[in-house]
Amino acid sequence: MPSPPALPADPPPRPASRVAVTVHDVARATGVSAMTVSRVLRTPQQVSERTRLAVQEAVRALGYVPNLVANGLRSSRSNLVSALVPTVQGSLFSGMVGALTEALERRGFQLTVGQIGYGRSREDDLLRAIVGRRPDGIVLTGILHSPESRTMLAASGIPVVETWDATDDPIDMLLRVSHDAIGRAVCDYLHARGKRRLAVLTGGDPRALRRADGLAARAAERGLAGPPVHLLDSPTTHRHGREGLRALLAATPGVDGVFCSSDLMAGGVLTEARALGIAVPEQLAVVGFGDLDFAATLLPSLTSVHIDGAAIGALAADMIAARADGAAVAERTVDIAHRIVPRDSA
Amino acid sequence: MPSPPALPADPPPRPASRVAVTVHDVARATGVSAMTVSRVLRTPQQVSERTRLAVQEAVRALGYVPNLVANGLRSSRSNLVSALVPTVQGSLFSGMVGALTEALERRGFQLTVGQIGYGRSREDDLLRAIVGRRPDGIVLTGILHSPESRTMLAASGIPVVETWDATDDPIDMLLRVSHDAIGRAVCDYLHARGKRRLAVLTGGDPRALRRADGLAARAAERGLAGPPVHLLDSPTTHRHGREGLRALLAATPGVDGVFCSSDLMAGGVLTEARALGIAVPEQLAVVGFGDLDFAATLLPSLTSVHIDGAAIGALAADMIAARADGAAVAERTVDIAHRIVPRDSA
DNA sequence: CTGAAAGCGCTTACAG
DNA sequence: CTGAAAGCGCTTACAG
Repeated sequence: MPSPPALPADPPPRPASRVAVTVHDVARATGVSAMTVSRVLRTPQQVSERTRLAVQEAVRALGYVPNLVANGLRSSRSNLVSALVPTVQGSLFSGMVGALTEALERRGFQLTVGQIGYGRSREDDLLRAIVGRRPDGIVLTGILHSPESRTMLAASGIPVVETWDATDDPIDMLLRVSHDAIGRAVCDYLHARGKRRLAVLTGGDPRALRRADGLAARAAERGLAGPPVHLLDSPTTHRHGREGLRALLAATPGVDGVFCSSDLMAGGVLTEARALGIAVPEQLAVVGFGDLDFAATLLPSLTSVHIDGAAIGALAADMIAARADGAAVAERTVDIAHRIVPRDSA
Repeated sequence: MPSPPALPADPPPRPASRVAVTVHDVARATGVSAMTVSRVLRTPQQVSERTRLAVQEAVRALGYVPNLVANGLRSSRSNLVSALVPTVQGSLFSGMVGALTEALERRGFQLTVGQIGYGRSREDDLLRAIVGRRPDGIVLTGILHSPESRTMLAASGIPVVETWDATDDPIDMLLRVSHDAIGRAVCDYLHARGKRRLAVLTGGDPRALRRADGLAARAAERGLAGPPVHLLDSPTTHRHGREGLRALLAATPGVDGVFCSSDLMAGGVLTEARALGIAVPEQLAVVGFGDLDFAATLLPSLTSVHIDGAAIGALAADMIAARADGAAVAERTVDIAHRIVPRDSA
């Protein structure tokens, strides 16, 4: 089946990587000083039209692209913001990343996205590499684990926004999501629909575990049996949902409501329920997390917990931009609401 | 339903962002020169143990994090690689990004991921921002449209790897994927299974359209009716699949095989077929693209086109690392194979 | 409106 | 094994 066309003849060798063009090259070509070139690029209204046009022409002719590294070193603003997410896979955070990218771009910042993974091993190294580039802001997804990382960030003086989690001791700014409250709300939601034998299928990331704990705590308050919690690897997939449901029912027959730590996994649970001939939601209610795009169009459609990632991204951009402009941020902790979107699966 | 706990009292104000610690601060604290501090950090074996320990202690005590911006300006290596993808959403490229991240990290490079969007408007600006930071390499997903961008990249002297597409005129290095060949292969695959009335549901990105063209060209060679091509927005979702199938069947009843431009959309087609009582694959064969994780566990499982994104990422990292070390890359164009993974849906 | 000088924080290249 | 000087490519701050 793999039949890519034959390799074409290699193109002619590429010219040896020439030394990049600098302000001085442009200045020399135009007969002005480097400063004037810099002004044409940054504050063109301060330069006479004649000079401006000549410089612009030389910039074009030489293909000059200003070195932002040098710029960032001299002026102490990098126009760079770094975001750290557990993983770009799974798209739970893509709404946030998209909104952040757009809001920052409008303000002249560039966003770089780093993947921190669900383990903690790379955290310190990655953070050192990021802090070393002196970004104008750092957006973290979740709370950092290592004290070293927290100290390094605090000492760097770089504005930091922690998101998607709750903590009593934020490094700097916080967009607060209470996973405990979400777990409790899901318990109440399922209880209100007559479900009494709840269970949790969850990946191992700390936020998902906190949701599981919240649900369990609330179940205990309501006098329900301690819900079984099935732990799976992160990031969770459709396969986890299928296998997880089978394992769950084998271990605990009679479960009538399950809270999944991702929509993808919840989709797998729906598929497995269909394969096993289990009626959803009558015999088994299913709740997902993330309210991703496909939740609404699955069959049955998936009840899921929605968190406004786009709002998180936009708020984080506001906070960082304000700080970069030297302004204070009045509300350094902002609560982000969640809501359960009721659909056919629960 | 939205009931986040009450706001906690704001934490004590953060210390005014102190000026960052530099080599000179460490040098002063230790009573050595800045050069010696630099050596302790980069080539510790060149420094006496006594000095080394003292400097390391000061580094720790002061929380010194070397400024990589200054480093990158002086030494002409940034240890930074930039990748551009249409979008991180949809996870088609997450295998590539993951492998790229890992392979580069092992070699001491940091990866930044930029989203170029499926439109072309941001391309030039984004590329200028990237080239301006003088990365040691740039990985592009797909072929750039604008001549300005291509000229700027070529003039920059930065190693460039174009991926996920085919072109006769690569900017520099190329990991070649032939979407035309994929479209043709899918046509042959469906034809071999007795399907004669084919159709395409596709997003508008250029590579997906090239696959549609390839399928159409092959269908014409085989004397099949010109397959209807239904065009949808990119990135395509589960919803697109459901709505697209309905529209397709309304416009062209009797279609017996459909090639979708993404697995997510193909999943939607499977769902809609179930809702409409259409037997898959007997009445309608469905082929996806990407062979994402969930393709194997859908019900019926999804036949899909697999491209080894992890191999693309690893190869791109090899090529860029070689160039950064001043080595030549012998094979500047490498073909990336595709294969159709046969499952129950077709 | 324009420019000469200095410096951002490092490391290269040289000298000892 | 260690350091003084110079410079990477810009822009700030000053002067005219």
